Amino acid sequence: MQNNSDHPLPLETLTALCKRRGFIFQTSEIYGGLNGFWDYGPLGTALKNNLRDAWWQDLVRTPPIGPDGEILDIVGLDSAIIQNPRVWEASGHVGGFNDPMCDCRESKSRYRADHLMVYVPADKDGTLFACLVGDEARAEKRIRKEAKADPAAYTVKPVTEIPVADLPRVWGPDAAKPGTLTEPRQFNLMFKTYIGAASGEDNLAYLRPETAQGIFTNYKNVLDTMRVKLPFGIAQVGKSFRNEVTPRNFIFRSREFEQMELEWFCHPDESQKWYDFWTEARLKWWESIGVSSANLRRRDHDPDELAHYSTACADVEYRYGFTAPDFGELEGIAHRGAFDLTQHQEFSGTKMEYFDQETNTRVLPHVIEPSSGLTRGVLVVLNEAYAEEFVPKGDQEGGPIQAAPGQQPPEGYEKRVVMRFSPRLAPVKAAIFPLLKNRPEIVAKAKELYMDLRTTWAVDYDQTGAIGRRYRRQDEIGTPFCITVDFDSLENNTVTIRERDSMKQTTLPITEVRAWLATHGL
RNA sequence: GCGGCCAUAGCAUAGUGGUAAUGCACCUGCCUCCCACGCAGGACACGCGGGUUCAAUUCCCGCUGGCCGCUCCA
Repeated sequence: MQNNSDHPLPLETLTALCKRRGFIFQTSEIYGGLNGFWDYGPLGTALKNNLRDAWWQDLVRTPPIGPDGEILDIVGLDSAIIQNPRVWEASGHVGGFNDPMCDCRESKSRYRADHLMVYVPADKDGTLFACLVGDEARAEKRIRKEAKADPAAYTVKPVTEIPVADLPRVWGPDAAKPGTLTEPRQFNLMFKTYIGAASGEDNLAYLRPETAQGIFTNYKNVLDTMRVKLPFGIAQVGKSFRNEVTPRNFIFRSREFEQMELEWFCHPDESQKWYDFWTEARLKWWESIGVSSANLRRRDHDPDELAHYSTACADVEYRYGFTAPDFGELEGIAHRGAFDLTQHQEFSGTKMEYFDQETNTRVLPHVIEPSSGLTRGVLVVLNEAYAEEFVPKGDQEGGPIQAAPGQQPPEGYEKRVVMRFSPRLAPVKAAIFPLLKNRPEIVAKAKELYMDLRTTWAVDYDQTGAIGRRYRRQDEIGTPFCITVDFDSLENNTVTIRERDSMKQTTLPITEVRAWLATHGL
């Protein structure tokens, strides 16, 4: 593959193609856009839907066989984006993740306000000295040196209790002079909204920051209605919203994104087994849809980077063009233990225990959560598919030669841009061309084939321009097959199928086109 | 949220204090028996708002958006 550590694909190349060919646009572009939000065009929508459907097919309808050869039971769900705000109190999203932060204009450091203590002098005009919790010695040393005063004469308060008017007199921990700290700011990562016509704290609600909680809150409903037995899974695909501080890197970190999440409920004694199983299975799945293993890896989280809810977590990482030679997150497989069910049991008062009728025991299931970004997946699939090649010009013999992005072709060759989507994910599965548009019989026959194939597959019809130009257009949107109706079609009822990657052509009877496509991944 | 750089057609670029050019792509017609490069024609742009000026796409300020670095990323 060319999208490797030696030749990472520049993001601008990909975003330009996405815009040029109708995959992804900046949202509300005619109004100047909006940072962190993206719109999916006709082809991007098709690609995203195909990826979503592949996930659903492979996880809900035909999940992998379990570690002991058993058939897994996974059901689907689609919960509301706006839920009772208590859900987010229970999940920990309201309380724990909106720490006020303070910036230092001079040192460019950022501090959690609750970690920043301030020494306040008795003197109303004196300098206030700030320090990090645990680093008081440094502040006291500075007080003796700069203010020539006894630190014991100062009162110590968190920065959040310092009046804004006094901030100019506060000397930051890493600054060379006072007055460089900004006012503590809330970084609330959940979008707020208000239910009903009147807005006020009483009807405050949040846009969900993850789809997972909708699964936990419906866990009892599923248990009571679906005759599922432990272990089992609930899967959901949907939009989530996070007010990211810095949306960056195209659709990689956006404020509105789409998740594909599975919550796997299992007996606590078996949770490690299932954690290992799902971590393996998910890595394999990304390979199965055409992501090269060289650009994928598993990374286990260090204990100190684990989120509040998880006891273990592994990421499936991909080598994006903008992270290369490093990797970035694509999917996280978290061992959430009993955290969520415990929280919701406590906050809602609803019993979340599972009653095992075979052993007559009650248990609070543990949860393994493979959570992947659908929109990140789209970025991975785009990045992985993009290729530039050198193709011999004119009548010269030879197939395409792999090239690096941006490289100029040698004499006698021209550049070809091709998106090598797997047929399963390709937005357009096949394009049907009449060889010439000024021959009504050929055009009629091509249209007839198009009308037939479109009842089964997403296919294009194109009669504009030279045939070579039409091939290249389809190459750039990743259509795996082009089917051309020519003069032989009129004589022998045959067509020519041209394959995107090899550019090779096969002639076969029209009656066999469907079977041919079916054996080539469609 | 901070700092630096940047913003011209669908994409990539050029250029100017007196409203703009090129390549590719796109549309129409003709030509054409399989890989973008046959002919003729055509449509499409100076991110938004203020200021300076007789006149601003150009200079200044603000905003929005983009890239890079820092920060953040439950």
